[in-house]
Amino acid sequence: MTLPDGATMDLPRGSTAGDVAARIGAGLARAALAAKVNGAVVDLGRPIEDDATMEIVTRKSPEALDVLRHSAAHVLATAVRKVRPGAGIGFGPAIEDGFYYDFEVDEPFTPDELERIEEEMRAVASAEHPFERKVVSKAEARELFADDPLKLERLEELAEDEVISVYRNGPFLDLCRGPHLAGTGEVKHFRLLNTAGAYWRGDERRQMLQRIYGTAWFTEEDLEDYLDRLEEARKRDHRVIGKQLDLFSIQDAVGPGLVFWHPNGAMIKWLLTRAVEEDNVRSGYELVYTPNITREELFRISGHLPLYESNQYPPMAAGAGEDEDVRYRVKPMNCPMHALVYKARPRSYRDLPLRLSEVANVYRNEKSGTLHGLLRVRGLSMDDAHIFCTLDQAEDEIFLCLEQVDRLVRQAFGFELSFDVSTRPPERLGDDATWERAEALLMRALERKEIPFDVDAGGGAFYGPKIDIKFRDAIGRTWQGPTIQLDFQLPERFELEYTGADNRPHRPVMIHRAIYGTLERFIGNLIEHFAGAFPTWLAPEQVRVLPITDAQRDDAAAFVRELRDAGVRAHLDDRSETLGYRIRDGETHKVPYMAVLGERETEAGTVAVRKRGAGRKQEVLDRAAFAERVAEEIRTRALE
RNA sequence: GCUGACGUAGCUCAGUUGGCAGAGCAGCUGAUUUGUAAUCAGCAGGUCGUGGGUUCGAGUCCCACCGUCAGCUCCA
Repeated sequence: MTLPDGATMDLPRGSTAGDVAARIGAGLARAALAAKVNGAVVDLGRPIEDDATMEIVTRKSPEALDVLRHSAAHVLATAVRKVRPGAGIGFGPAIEDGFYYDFEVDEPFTPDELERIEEEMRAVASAEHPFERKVVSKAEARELFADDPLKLERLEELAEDEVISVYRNGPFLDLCRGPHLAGTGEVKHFRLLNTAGAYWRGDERRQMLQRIYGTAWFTEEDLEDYLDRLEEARKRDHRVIGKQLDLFSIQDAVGPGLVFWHPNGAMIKWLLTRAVEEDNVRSGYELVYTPNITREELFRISGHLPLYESNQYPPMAAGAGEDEDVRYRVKPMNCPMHALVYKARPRSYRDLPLRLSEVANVYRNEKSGTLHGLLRVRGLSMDDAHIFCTLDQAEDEIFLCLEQVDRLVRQAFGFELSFDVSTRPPERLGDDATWERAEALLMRALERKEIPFDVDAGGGAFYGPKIDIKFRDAIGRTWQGPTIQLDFQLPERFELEYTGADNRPHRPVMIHRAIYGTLERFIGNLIEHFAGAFPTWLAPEQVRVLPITDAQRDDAAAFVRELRDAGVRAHLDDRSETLGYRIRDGETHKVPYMAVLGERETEAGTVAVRKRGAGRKQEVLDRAAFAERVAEEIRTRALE
C-alpha cells in the first residue's frame, strides 16, 4: 500500500482501508470515513486485493461531503419506504450542498409528510445500521429488484463486465455503486428542504417522479451556516429587492415574463445601455435600429423556422387590405435584421469588419414554468451586435469581443469570469468541416488572451459554436452572462457578399455577441450581487439631502440644485419626520450618500455626509468638495 | 409545458368546526422642528386572483381558468 506521503505499508491480501487507517493510528481510524484507492473513493470496509496507492478520506477531504450526502439519500429512501411502503425508487445522488432521491409514488408527498419523513430519517440514523456492500451477478440483481422497475431499467443498461454492487442498510436495499459511510448513524446533521416533480431520467416524455431534496453536513454548525446562506440568498432575491426599491414590476394584466421598468429600474437600465453603447462606439461599432416585427418569410430564410419556432410567438396577419394573407412575426433575435442592413448595399472588403450594434427588444415565447423574475423573461432587451468580417479577421474580432467583456463585466463590476466553448449540437445546420473550423477559431482567440476555458460538447447554437461566459457573484453563485457566437450559416442563407481585393464576390462570416446578454437578466444579477446597494454611478438616487429643521429647508434645496448641476442625482427629503426616521428611510432605500444640513452646516457652508452603511461615522465636508467627490465617483464608475 | 404548494389592503401577514374581513408597515390629514436606522394622534384603504358550483349563508368546501413559488425540461 502506498500512502500519500510516499510511505508504503505491507498488509495481508484482503485487508480493508479501515485496517490501514487503524495501523496508522487510532485518531485516523476514528476520523476515517472512506478511502481513496487508486484515485477512486471506496468504502472503508472494502477489501483491497492488490497493491494500490491509497489515502484515507476524512471529513476534511473534498470527497467526504459527497459520501455523506449519498448516504443521507439512502437514509431518506429508507424512511420513505417506511412511510410509503410501496414507493418505487429512482436515483438518489449527492448534489452540490445536498442530495435528493426520486420516488415513484401514487400520491405526491405533502409538506406535513416531509416532516414525518424527516423524523423517520432520525429514527433510521439512530438505529445505526451498517451500510453493507455486496457484489452480485446481473441475474441475482434482477431477482433482488424484481419489484423495482426503475432499478431494473437502470440495471439492464449496465455493461456485462461491469461490477454490480448493492448496498443494504437495515431494511433498505439499493442498486448502488457507492461508496457509503460505515453506517446510518453517521448521518446526523441534515434537513429535508422541498419536494418537486422530476422526470424519470430527465426526459419530459417519461413519467414524473417525486423528488425530495435535502441537505446534510458533518456538524450542526455547518448545517446552520448553510441554512443561513439560503436565507441570505433569499434576502438578496432580486424580486424582493426589486419591489423594495421600486425598480420594476411584472403584471398579470399584461402577462408573465414582460417587465415594467419603473423609474428607478429604468434609470439603471438606461445607464447600462449607455455604458455599453459608449463602449461600442469607441470600439468601432456602429448603431442601428431595426423593426420589431417582420414578414415571417425572413425567419424561413434565416432558418429560425422551424428550428426555433417553439420559442417564437405565433404569426399574426398583416391586417385588413391586400396584405391580409401575409403573416408577420415578432422578432426573437436581431441577426436577420442586421444581415439585411449589411445587404442593403454592396459591400467591399474595405468595409470589413462591419460591426452593427443595437440594444433591442426581442420576444421569445418561453415555456411558462421556466419564467423567473428578471432572470428568465419573454420580453428581452439584448445588447446585441453582429460583426461581419472575413474568416481571416474573425479571430481578431473575437479577441476584441473578449476584451470588451473584460472591460464591461470583469473590470466594471469586479466579477470573476469563466469561459466555456460550446461545440456542435445534435440538431444543427451546416457541414462538419465548417463546424470544425469555427470551433478551432474560438479556442485560438481564447488562448491568445490566455484565458483558460472548458468545452461544453454539444452545447452550441444550431447555427454555430459559441463562447459562453459565466460570472460569479458576491455570494459565490455563477450566472450565464456574455456570449460570443460564430456563424457561418446566416451569411450563407442571406447570400451575403463582399467584393474582395481580387474584384470577385466572397462570403463574409458573422459573429453574434452580447456583453450583458440581456439587460433584464444582467440587472437581476446585479441586484442580487449588490443586494440592492448599487455603486454610486448606477444608484437611481445618489444623494439624499436632509435638512434637520425647516430653517435649513431653503439652504438644502439650493444644495440639491448645486449637486444636480454637478451631474449628481440628488433629492431633497424635507418631510416633517425626525432625522432618525429619514436616515433610516434613506438606508433602507440604499441611497449611497445622505447629506445632512443643520444649523452648524448652514452657517459654515459645509455638509455632514453619511455614507451608506457607515453608521454614525460621518464626515463634515466643504460642499463643493463633496459634489466634486461624488461626480468623480460617478465619472470613474467606482465600485466602492 | 409537466408535478406539487400557494394567491386576503400598496407591502408583510393573521383570519377557529362555513356565521359582521383584521394587524403592523407604507399612504393621507393634523400636531411636532427634530443632529444620524422607526415622534404622536386621527383618517382612509378590500369584487378575499377570476369564473362557476355546493349551502339559509363561502375568504373558508368543490370544479375550471389565470398567476406566483420550488423543481423537472429548456435557456440570454
